[in-house]
Amino acid sequence: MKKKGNKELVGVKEIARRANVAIATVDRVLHNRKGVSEKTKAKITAIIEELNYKPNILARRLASKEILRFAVMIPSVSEETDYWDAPLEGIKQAESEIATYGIEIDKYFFDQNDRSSFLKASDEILKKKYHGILLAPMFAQESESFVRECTKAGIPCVFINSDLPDTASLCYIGPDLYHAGALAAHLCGYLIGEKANVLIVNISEIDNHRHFLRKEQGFKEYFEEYRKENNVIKLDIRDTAEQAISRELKKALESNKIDLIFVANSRVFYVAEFFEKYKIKNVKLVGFEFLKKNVAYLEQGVIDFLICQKPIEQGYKGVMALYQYCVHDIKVKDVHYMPIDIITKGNYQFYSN
Amino acid sequence: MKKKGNKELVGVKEIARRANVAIATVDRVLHNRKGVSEKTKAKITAIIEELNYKPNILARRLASKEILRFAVMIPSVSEETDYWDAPLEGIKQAESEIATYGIEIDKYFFDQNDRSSFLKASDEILKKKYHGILLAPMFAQESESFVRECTKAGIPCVFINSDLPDTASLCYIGPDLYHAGALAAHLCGYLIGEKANVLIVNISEIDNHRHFLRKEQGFKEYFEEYRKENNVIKLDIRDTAEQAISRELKKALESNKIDLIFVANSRVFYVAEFFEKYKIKNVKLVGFEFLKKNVAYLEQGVIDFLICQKPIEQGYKGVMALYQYCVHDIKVKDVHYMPIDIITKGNYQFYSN
DNA sequence: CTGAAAGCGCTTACAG
DNA sequence: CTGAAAGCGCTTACAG
Repeated sequence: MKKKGNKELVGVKEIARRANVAIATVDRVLHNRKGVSEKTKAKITAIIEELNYKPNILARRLASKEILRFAVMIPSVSEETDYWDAPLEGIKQAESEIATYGIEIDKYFFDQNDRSSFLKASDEILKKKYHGILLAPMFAQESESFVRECTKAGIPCVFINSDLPDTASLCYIGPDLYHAGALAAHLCGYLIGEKANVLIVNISEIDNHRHFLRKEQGFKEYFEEYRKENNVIKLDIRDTAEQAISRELKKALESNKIDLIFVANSRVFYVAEFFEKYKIKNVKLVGFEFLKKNVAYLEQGVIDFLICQKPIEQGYKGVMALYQYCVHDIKVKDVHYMPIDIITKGNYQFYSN
Repeated sequence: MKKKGNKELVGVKEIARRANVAIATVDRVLHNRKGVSEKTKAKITAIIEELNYKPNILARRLASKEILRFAVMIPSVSEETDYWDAPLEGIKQAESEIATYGIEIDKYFFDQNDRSSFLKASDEILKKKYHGILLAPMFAQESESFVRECTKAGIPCVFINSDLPDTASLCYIGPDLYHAGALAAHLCGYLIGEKANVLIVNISEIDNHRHFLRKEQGFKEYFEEYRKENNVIKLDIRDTAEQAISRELKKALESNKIDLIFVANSRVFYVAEFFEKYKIKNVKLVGFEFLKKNVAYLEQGVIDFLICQKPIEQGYKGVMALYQYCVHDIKVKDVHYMPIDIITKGNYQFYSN
């Protein structure tokens, strides 16, 4: 049981002593508050540097009466897909870890098929003056103008799930969409022959969200570069009703000999359901996301590969990035790409992110 | 900028007030220290329960003069393989995060080919009375008796990298070795035909560490169950000198037509070097661990798959488990299996754990 | 067995 | 523009 103590005392007290000022003045300089003459400020700053002073975060948060408030803005979990459960879980995990530091998190949910719900949430958030915002920027234009307002107000924004490259913000935590698509294509190489035909299926109720398109681009360009012999075609289904999906898939499979289907979003289970219903066995299936329904089909061997990018961790790290920035004054790196995880029948039991 | 304050005051002060005792007495009960009469102890305990009191960890660590000391005991990084760099990195990361809580970590390294170095380190650790120990239990017997001593002294032990199932301890964080081997086998299915021959190569200077054997078992049993047609044979190489490895591999490849080689530990790069030197192109290669040398051969297409289980995270989580237990009094779950990650040419750039 | 008081390293009114 | 003092929720000698 060694004791603390023999450490050099480098705290506000020592700084104040050396600068020959009161502790409160040191505090003012430390937090860049006004009401300090340039002269004393310079003197104190010099001493801080010299001593390589690091504030004690424990003491700071314990003494501070201020509550830090973050806002989280992500799609609501729909009946159709529970994908967003995962990031939310990570967010809650982070929340419980940092609650002791006097941090509170408000959650706002929008409908990813409805721009206006996104606008409504972002307006509310702007009114409330948060210390930081975690955001899935599903709608490009709206997100951009929202972040612009935040930046003006000095509020840091973190993106998860998909990026908005040219938008100034604290950081992005999520997939490199292009390479995720390219990896999917690479995996297809293990499943099909040299002359096989590949069908990209996009099931989505509204205009393609650009992040799905980016994955498709990675997928296609991989084939163009490494597997020229394969024929890749695309089918758009703008409807998530079972009948419509069945009809479209049937049509596509009848008019082409398809050896593999690739779905760039989480809705690969629709195709698997279709395979099951119509007893289609010899078409390979590759898709995204560790949803219960998807995993069930992976287990049964209907889906061959799922690609997943740690949605829980995205939520967790997103919140922690805000925490690091606001509490510890640590700027995380601009872009944090998640690993591209490959899930098969052989390892899904151990996937947990 | 909302303020704290309107919270119900549930701290030692309030407990002391209600119990009509001094704060110090509440503290004694809270920490199970002796010197409190049964009667007052019962009264205070009841109030603590009633109030659902949770101590403020910030205040506790700030006020406490005691330093918590953890010991870490893992293999040293050898020239031959830098695998253990990764767990160490995770350990250091955790260390820097929790340093502010007054926690210090001492690191002990042993030679994984030398039992006596393991014993030496464990003896030193026992003498020093740590608050917690993180351990790679490479040597089964020695580890068991070491943990027995720790348990006697009330010191929690966390295992990483490989487990010792029947040894009482705080928890295990690492791979499910059997299923890691089985996944390797599953991946081989994508690479070889139905009648192909598979060679398991074990390169190791000393008796097989049991955790490599466990992986091999998973690998073999997968083939026995799902790919009966394939012939699986095994080659032991008890030497890490290049010449010896070349000689043995050559012999094996000459006397059998081998389509795929599987290496259950991190030394798959030796086989890749051999392939490169002798221009062997049509033998597939599957192995473990994200070492620089392995990744280089993955990039070149010499190695087809690497399996990896987040060594950095194992180190990080191992330390954090001790921290959670010793500081927050949170018991983590007994066994925390890591995901089994599949690394290919298509996703290695994004692997970071 | 029990209590009063100082202190951990900060922040925060308040006074000047 | 600056300072003295109280307080955040605990722990720790010390005294009785």
